[in-house]
Amino acid sequence: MKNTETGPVVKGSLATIVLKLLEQNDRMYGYEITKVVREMTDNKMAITEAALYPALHKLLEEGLLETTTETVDGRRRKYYTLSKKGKTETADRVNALQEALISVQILLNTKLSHG
Amino acid sequence: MKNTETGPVVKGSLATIVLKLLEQNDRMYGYEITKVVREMTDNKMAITEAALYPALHKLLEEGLLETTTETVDGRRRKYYTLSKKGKTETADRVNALQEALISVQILLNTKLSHG
DNA sequence: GTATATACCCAACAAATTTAGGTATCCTTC
DNA sequence: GAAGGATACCTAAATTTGTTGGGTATATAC
Repeated sequence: MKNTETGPVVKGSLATIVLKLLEQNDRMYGYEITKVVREMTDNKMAITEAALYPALHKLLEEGLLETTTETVDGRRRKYYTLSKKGKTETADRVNALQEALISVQILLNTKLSHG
Repeated sequence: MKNTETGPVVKGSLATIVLKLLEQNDRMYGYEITKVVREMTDNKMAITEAALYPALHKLLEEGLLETTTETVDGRRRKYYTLSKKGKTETADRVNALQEALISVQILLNTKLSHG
């Protein structure tokens, strides 16, 4: 994860964010993820492809994701979906990250409201 | 930063948190910082000394902190305070981190519309 | 025919943190 | 007075994670 203006911040949350996006969208491919993240955060945050693809491969290796490849408009797309194991892992990791974010907010003496 | 139960999360925020604590407490020493963080987060997050001391030394090198050493009860304490430069930097870094946290929150909470 | 967007990827490097120690003092308990 | 815990500083090696800086290929618009 990279703040497009101020450089790298909040590392270690990329994999969890990817899992969460896949939980909500069921089926996504890498390039799509990078676009969605930029759109959702109003271009404030970006997942670079060089960070994303190795992360996806690692999640695949860990058995949290499954893939199917398709060709659309002559271009190859590798779709990712959550495996059964991936679904439970996602819940755990999202909870852990949210708790961590709350702790950081406490330390910064900040209120952040969303959702 | 380390979540004491679920492992490492939210990396890259340690230095900013230290700066913020020094902004609010004016004068702190390393060991004290590790205790305060555990207390403030109800033992959910911990800054390990092995992460903290190098981080403090780096902030010192960058000119954001100043030190004074004291001996209390026969033990040496190295107190840190924000330099002038450190005060402005703190404001900037805290803002950047808060924006990043908001982005992460959005990514963890928001649902996408299909289009 | 050049630029931009789409779509995948890797290797070399850097940064931040963990793991796993070390040193020393003070205080309490056996 | 030995042992263990808390206080208080620290470092080195390894790992994780992500950046920088590329590469390949197809499609579309100008």
